[in-house]
Amino acid sequence: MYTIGQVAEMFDLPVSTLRYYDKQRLFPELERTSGIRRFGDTELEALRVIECLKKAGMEIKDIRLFMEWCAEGPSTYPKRKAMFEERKTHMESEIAKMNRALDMLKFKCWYYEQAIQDGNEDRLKALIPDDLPEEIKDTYNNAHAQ
Amino acid sequence: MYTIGQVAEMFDLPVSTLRYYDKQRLFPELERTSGIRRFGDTELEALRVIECLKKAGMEIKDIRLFMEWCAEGPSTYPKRKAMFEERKTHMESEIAKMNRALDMLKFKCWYYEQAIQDGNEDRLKALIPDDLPEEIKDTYNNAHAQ
DNA sequence: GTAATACCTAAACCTAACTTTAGGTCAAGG
DNA sequence: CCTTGACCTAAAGTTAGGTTTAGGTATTAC
Repeated sequence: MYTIGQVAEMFDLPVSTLRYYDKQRLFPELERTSGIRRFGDTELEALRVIECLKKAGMEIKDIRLFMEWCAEGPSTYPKRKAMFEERKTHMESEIAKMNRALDMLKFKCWYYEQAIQDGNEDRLKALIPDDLPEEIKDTYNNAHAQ
Repeated sequence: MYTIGQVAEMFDLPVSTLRYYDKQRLFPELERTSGIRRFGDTELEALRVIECLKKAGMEIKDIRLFMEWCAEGPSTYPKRKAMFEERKTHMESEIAKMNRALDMLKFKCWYYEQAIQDGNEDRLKALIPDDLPEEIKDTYNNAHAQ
């Protein structure tokens, strides 16, 4: 069992954030001894899940819903699974979008490298996609798809 | 040249967002005819860059800085390149984190599939990482790295 | 002529996710 | 004793990134 300060250190989070999560009922089974919060394995695992679901773009109120399902027992396994499946799909499409943005960034790095060498953007602006060197062609096409 | 409404449709953004971006000086070269905004190729490319930089986690005020550099001419090529390089690095690490979160989601999908079949989590809770089936072992390890 | 649209501005409003503040309890150290 | 530090609460404040509102202009459709 850990105190709020220890957990804050372990997860590199401010204490105030942990209190905020608790107030948002993200630790439905959190115990206290004479008013002091006692974090156990359940809460540590909850925190790992919270960090994951936040990264997956979920809001606190929806994470709370999941924590409530966990406290409700086996009857909610299908709901919980469906939620993770839905998040997985969402996340995969987010990662795909990020990779397209990354290709745009890579293209821009190449572009400004050329611009620095040329001293201007004249040649670059005249370049049509077909004329791009092989090294950057795919990156350009990915970045500009849709 | 396009009106604000046409651009809004092209990028699937509310008109109010385009006005907001303009107010934030994200289109430093935007022209107007008798008060009406006229979006040209410069602004369309700016919008593509804005969407990319936003996805890369940049704030409006930093995107504005970049747009100002663009308006300043060739002397700012190195700054612009450095900014894209820095964003590229940042984005790569973000994507890596997202992939770890995705592995956690995949693991949880598997976990609840098992829990549904078993009707409880007893076997799953007793399972130590080494006992995990091959199909999910790597995913588990990635998800729980760090 | 008047009504519906598309445009404009400034300023107020909104939301999520925290963070900060103000005030209080309790245990240990000097 | 008294002060330092870790804990507690409720409530107010903060921030980014928009969105909405209220009021106005100009053009086109009937």
